[in-house]
Amino acid sequence: MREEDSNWFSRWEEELPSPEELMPLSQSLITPDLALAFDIRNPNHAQHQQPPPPPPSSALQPPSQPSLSEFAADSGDLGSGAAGDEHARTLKRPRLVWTPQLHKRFVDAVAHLGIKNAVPKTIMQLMSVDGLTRENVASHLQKYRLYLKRMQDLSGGSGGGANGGSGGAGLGASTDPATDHLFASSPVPPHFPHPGLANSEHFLPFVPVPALQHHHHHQQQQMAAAAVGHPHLQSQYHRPQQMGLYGSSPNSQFEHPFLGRHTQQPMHRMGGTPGHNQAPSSYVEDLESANGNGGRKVLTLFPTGDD
DNA sequence: AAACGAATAT
DNA sequence: GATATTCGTT
Repeated sequence: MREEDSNWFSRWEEELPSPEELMPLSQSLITPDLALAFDIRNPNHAQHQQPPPPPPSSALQPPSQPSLSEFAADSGDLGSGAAGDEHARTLKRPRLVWTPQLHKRFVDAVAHLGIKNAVPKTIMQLMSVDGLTRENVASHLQKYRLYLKRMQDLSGGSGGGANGGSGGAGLGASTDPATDHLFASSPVPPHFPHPGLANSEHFLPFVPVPALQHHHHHQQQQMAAAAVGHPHLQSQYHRPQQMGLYGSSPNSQFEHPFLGRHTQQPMHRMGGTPGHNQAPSSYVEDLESANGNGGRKVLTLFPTGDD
């Protein structure tokens, strides 16, 4: 029961990248204004995401959440000289780029929450990515649902050989809920705030990539990493609750097809940047290498019929 | 009023 | 095509 909690927590500390790692050479690329801009959130309401101090367990302390601004690929000036500081709240954030890592976070959250609770707000909280907004998640969730739906239709539909081996995305979309092994590779916060529960214990420093890329060519990124990407894990963290027999479990609802692996090609061309990307190297991550070789091909995720 | 979700716009 | 934003509903 609470065992897992301790486990995932422990593991987490391990995989927590050092602040230095999280803060590569990008910070200097961003203007202070920008950073501030990212930090701001809805003027309407404050949904503080800043995780409170961790329990007095030990001297361990998760690094603060890096804001959505690790990588500023921007070349010009976002805030433009005009920036002041007051504009901060009126500034628009750049389009969020859902990197495989970020997406993983997302999928993990959804998988662990179960369809039932997998709503933008909850997901957002679970992900605990500073700067991530509910809208961001909602938008992504919409797409993700379509993706799931599509897959579901294909697998369940009598359409014949739907999937086939489209690339590496060998989906095993089984219509059978029995297959619902809901375990993602990522530990998820144990309990979840039921509406009314004042809680706030979810820390998880993640480093998304703020799309600092504005006008001008944009690279497209495909929704890749999907649900559980591993056939077998050392599932240390097993699902706390096994779907019951009546399905009245709080979470864990059948869902999420299993996707396959995918690769994401490097995006930023850090010209001459020695050092590698931040690589928390947690457990299973299909990261790409920072190398720039064309060895990898991007799998078009959703098999849209044909490739 | 706040949040979800689908539709629509960039 | 990927995200953002709008809009109707709960």
